[in-house]
Amino acid sequence: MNDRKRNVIEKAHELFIEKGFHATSIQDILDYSGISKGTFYNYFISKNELLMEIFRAAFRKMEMARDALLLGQDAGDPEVFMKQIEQQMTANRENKIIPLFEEVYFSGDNELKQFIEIGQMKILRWFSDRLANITDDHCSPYLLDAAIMLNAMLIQYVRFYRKAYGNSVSMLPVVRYSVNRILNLMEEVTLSQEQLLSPELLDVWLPVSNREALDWRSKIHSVISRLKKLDCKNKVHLQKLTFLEEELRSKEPRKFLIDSIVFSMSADFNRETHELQALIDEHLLEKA
Amino acid sequence: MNDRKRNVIEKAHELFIEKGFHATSIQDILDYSGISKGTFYNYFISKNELLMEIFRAAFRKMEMARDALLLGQDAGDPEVFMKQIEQQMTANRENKIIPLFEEVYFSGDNELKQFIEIGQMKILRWFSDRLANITDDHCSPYLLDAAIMLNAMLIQYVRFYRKAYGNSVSMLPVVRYSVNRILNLMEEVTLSQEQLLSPELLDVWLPVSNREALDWRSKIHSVISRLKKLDCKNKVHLQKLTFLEEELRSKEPRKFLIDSIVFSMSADFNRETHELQALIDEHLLEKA
DNA sequence: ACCTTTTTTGGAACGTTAGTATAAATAAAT
DNA sequence: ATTTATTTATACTAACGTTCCAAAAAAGGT
Repeated sequence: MNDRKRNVIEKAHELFIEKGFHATSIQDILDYSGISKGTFYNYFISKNELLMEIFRAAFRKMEMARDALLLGQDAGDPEVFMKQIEQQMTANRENKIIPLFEEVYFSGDNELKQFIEIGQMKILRWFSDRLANITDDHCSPYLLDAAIMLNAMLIQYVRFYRKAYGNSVSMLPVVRYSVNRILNLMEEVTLSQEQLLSPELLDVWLPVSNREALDWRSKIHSVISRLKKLDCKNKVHLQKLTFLEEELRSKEPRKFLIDSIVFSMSADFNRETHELQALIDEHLLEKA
Repeated sequence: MNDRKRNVIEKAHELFIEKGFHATSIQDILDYSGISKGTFYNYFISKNELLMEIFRAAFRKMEMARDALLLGQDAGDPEVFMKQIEQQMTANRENKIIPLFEEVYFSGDNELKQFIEIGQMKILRWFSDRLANITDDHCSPYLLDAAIMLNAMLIQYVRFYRKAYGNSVSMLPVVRYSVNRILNLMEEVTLSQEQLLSPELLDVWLPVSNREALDWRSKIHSVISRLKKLDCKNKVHLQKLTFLEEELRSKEPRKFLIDSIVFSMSADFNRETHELQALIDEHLLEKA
C-alpha cells in the first residue's frame, strides 16, 4: 500500500473520531490530508470503502495486540482473558470503533453491513474459543450462548458504566463482573442442560474460509510484531518486516520475495524466522 | 390531532417499515400519503420530527398493551413478566421499531438521540420495577444491574436467534431463558453482594418530571383501554373514550370536557369512572 | 536530456437529498 | 359574502457523494 494512501486513511480516521463519519465530508478529508478529489477516488471507490479500510487496519492492530497478551501466558487463566478484554475495550474507545460501527451499520450499505457482521462473528468466535480454554469440557454445548451473553453484557455496560462514571473510567470492574457472571451462568446451564443456540451455528455464520484465512495470517503477523520488538531500532530490519506485512496482505503474495527476506533475517533471529517460514510454507503457495 | 396528519404518520410508518428511514425520501411520503410538500412541513418541522411522532405513537401503543397484560394478574408471577416481554418483542418486530431506532440513533441528530435515550431508560425502569415485583426485597440493590443485563441479553438474542431460526420464530424460549438467567444471577449477586451500578442512577438518568408525567398518564390510559373492552361494540362509548385519549394527549387538556365525558359514563361504569376521575382530579389542573 | 507513461490535480458538472419561499387555489369560519 | 386559514404546486437553495476531464506534475525508461 502507498504511503500516501496510508496517510489519507490515518487522517480520515482522525476526522471520523473527532466529528463522526457522516459529519465528515469528503472535502474535509481532502483538505485535511492534502490530496485532491481525483486522487481520493483513485485510492478509494467510495467513502464507505475508505471506512472499511480504516476498520480493517484497526481490526488487525487490535487482534494482534490481543493475541500478543496471550503469549507465554496460561490460556486457562480467567485473569488473562479479562486483561485481553479490557485491552480491546480501551483500544475500541481510542479508535472510536464502536460508534463508527454503529453509525454506519444501519445506513443502508449492504457491503459495509456484511463486513461488520463478519467482524462481530469473529468476536463471538474468539469469546467462545477463550471461554472454552477457561471452562470445563462439559460446558462446550453452551459456549455460544455464553459468548453471546458476554458480548451483550459488555456492550451494554460500556454505555451505562461510562454514562455513570465518565468516559475515561477503567472498564476492568465491568469486565471482571461480566466474566464472573458468565462463568457462573455456564456452570448453571451445564447442570440444567439449557441450551438456546448450538455452538455449531457459529461455523455456519462464520464461513471456515473466512476464518482460516485470517487465522494463519494473524499468527504470522503476531510473529512479525514480535520480531519488530526484538530489534526496534534497526531501520533496515523494520523496513523488511513492514514490507513483509504489506506483501502478505496483498492478494497474491510473491513467495520468492518473502522467502528471501525471511532468509536474510534468519542469521540474527533463527528461532522466530523458523517459525515464520514454517507458517509461510504451510499456507502460501508458490505462484505458477 | 388531525386525521389527515395521522394518516401521513401511518403511511410514512408503512414506508419506513418497508424501505427504511433513510431510503424513504420526503417525496416518497408525499406521493404515498397524497399531500403536498407545503402541508408536510406544516405538520412536521422535519423528517426527524415525523419519525419521533411515529415513535411516540408506537411507544404509547406498546406501553398500553404491555400494561394491559398485567391487569388482574399477579405482578409477582414471572410468567406474566415473560408474556409481557414477549409481546413487546413481537410488537417491536411488527413496527420495526428497533431497526428504525438503530438506523437513526447514530446519524447525528441530537434531539432524536436524546429522545431515544429516554425511551431506553424507560424500558430499563420498567424492567427494574417488574423485577422488583418478582424478586425478594434483598435483591433491590442489584435491580439496575439485572435490568441492564436482561436488556442486553434480549437485544442480542433477538439478532442471533432470528438469524438461526428465521424472522418469524417465537421469542418465548429466548425470553424464558433470559429471565431465568437473570433471576439466578440476581440470587447470586445478592449473596456475594456484587454491585456494578446503583439503582439510584436510574433516577438521575430518567428525570422524575419525565417519568411522572408519563406515569399517571399511562395509568389513565390503561383504565381507558379497560373501559373500551368492557363495551367494545358501543360506538358512542368508543368515540367518547377515543376523544378522551386525544384530549389527554394534548398540551392543555380541557378539564371541563373530560369531566363531563367521564360523568356521562359514570352511570354505566361507576367503578372505573371513579378511578378515572380520581386520577384526573389529582393530576389535571383546571385551566385558568 | 528526452520522450512516454502514470499519477495527480482541481474544478466543473450531475443527481439526489432535506428543507425554504411563495403565489395561487381551495376550504372553513364568520 | 368576505375574511381567514389551510393546502397546493413549483421553483429554489445548499449540501452531499460521485463522475468526468483536461491540464499539470512526477516517475520511469532509454
